[in-house]
Amino acid sequence: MNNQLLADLLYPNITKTPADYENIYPKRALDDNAEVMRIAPSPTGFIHLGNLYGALADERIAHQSNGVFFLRIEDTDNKRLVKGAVETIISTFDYFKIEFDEGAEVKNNNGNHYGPYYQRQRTDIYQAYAKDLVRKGLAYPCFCDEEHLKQQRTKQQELKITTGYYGPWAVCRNLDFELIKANIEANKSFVIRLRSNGDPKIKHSFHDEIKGDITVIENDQDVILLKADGIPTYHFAHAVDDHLMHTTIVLRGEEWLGTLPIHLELFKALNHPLPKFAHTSQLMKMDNGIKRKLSKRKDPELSLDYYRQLGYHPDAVKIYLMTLLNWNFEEWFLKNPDADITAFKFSVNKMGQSGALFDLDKLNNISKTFLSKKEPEEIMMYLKNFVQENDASKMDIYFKDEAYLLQILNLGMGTNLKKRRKDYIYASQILASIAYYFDDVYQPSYDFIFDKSLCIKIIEAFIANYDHRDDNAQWFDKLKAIATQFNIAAEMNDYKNNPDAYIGNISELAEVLRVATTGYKNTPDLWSIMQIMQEKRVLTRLHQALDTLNGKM
RNA sequence: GGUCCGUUGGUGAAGCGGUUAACACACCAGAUUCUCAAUCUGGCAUACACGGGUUCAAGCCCCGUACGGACUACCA
Repeated sequence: MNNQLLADLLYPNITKTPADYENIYPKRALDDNAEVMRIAPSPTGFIHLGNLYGALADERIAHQSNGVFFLRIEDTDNKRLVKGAVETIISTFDYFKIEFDEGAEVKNNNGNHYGPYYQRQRTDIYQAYAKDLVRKGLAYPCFCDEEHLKQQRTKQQELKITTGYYGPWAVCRNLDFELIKANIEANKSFVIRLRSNGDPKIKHSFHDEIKGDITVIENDQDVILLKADGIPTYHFAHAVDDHLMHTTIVLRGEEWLGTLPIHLELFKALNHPLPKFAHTSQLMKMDNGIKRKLSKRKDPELSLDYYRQLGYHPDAVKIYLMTLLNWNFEEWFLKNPDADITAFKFSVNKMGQSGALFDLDKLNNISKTFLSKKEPEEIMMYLKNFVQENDASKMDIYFKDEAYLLQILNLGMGTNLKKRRKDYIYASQILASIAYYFDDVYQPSYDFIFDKSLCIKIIEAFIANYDHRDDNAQWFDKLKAIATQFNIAAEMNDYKNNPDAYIGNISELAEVLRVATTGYKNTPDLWSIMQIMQEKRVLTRLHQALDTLNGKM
């Protein structure tokens, strides 16, 4: 069989050769230890935590080595293409401030020299490589239709042998040239398959940057390189693109470990030097005591939109992801609480080998600490962006008086305290926690500790004695006086020593006033809240509570 | 079914042959002359999946078992 003839028959219009492409995409001018990383999502419309997890690792490794980080869109499966998915990908990475040096839709002053970065636009390139493989006898056209393949698979399953297209099952492996020619002329649809010469009984040791030394068997599957529509499969596109784009470390999910033998054989067949491989562990979650992979359908927290909608700060999410990504990050961050995460020396070999369990509590804790370090002005801007993006109609409620908001945030964050408070987790939670300051969104649900009549008496006594000019001490003295009046312990120690002598304690009395003013049992310092609210609003609130207690509302 | 990967406390996770197995989160208790989800102090846990083996010595090496996961598509 004349392979050159076959190659020309299959792809008469492809004139460029791999050598041409080698010239078009020369080796990158980078330092020796610079790493070229890439993230290659397929535009299915769903971008998840795992994508960010990988992207963050890619970005750190590339940039801390003065390398390159690029975005490639793997749109080879036209059945799964979703409109607008690419925009979602870009905007999500943008929100989390993951910066690409080049790639799809990336603005780059130096030019995107290794594009196009959409695989559909690279069809000629793949076909040129496939043609070359055919010419070398390393690939061949296959005319088996899906029905035949399906039957074959069923048969293999019945025989309990490995399924697939290999060895004696690869019926198109040695077709007669004349037959192929006739088929082509009859417009029969075909795919291009690799002519594998591996033996799965042979095992090799392979070094994965994350997993360490692993065992891989040789591939013997005549995998499809180009599908009937001329578009490559993931495997072939990967072996061509990551070579031409000069990726130095292929970092991807561990679900690719199983197909690594195919990729290894492909790189060899194409005569492409092997990049390093790093297979990341899966993000897991605890579900009814079982550790399982996060699933798109069951776990809303897998979607990055979830964090965006609640208003988690992108940097906080990234810090959390870093703790999952590199086990020594957390300790470093504890020692360098104010350093930018880019100052951390990221290492691939310090990535976890087993599935990291996603822990929302920990994310929240990290988020609290992170936000507590911000200045109230920054928090305000952050809230502003959030409200603008998610609930623009409320802009006026929260931001019409920024000085007022700033006072609220100062108190809420405890900026005047020796140690700041860590109550704020994400934007929507902050807004909910300060809603009581704003009449338009204030919706109290009172839950008083004392019975109705006592609460009324306490609130009335407080109003009767209220003087907005009182300082904290004077204010508190008045509370004590009211307490004494109703046989409530004014001193906590007295109460503790003899609880039966009183009907309650000063803390409980304060709670009544706190609930009456804010609708909450837990708030920052009450006196300060009243100072911020101003006299008129305080009295309005107290009367509102009285009305409710008296059944007038 | 086959191939590969994994298994340290409630959770993340260090330790990679040699004292009481770090650290963090969560949790619990006490403290805090107003609460608290904040802060301080203290504590907690039947943690090295199981069974063999190698060794003076094993979470760490070897073998097997169990369990979990991934792959096994003209999907990525």
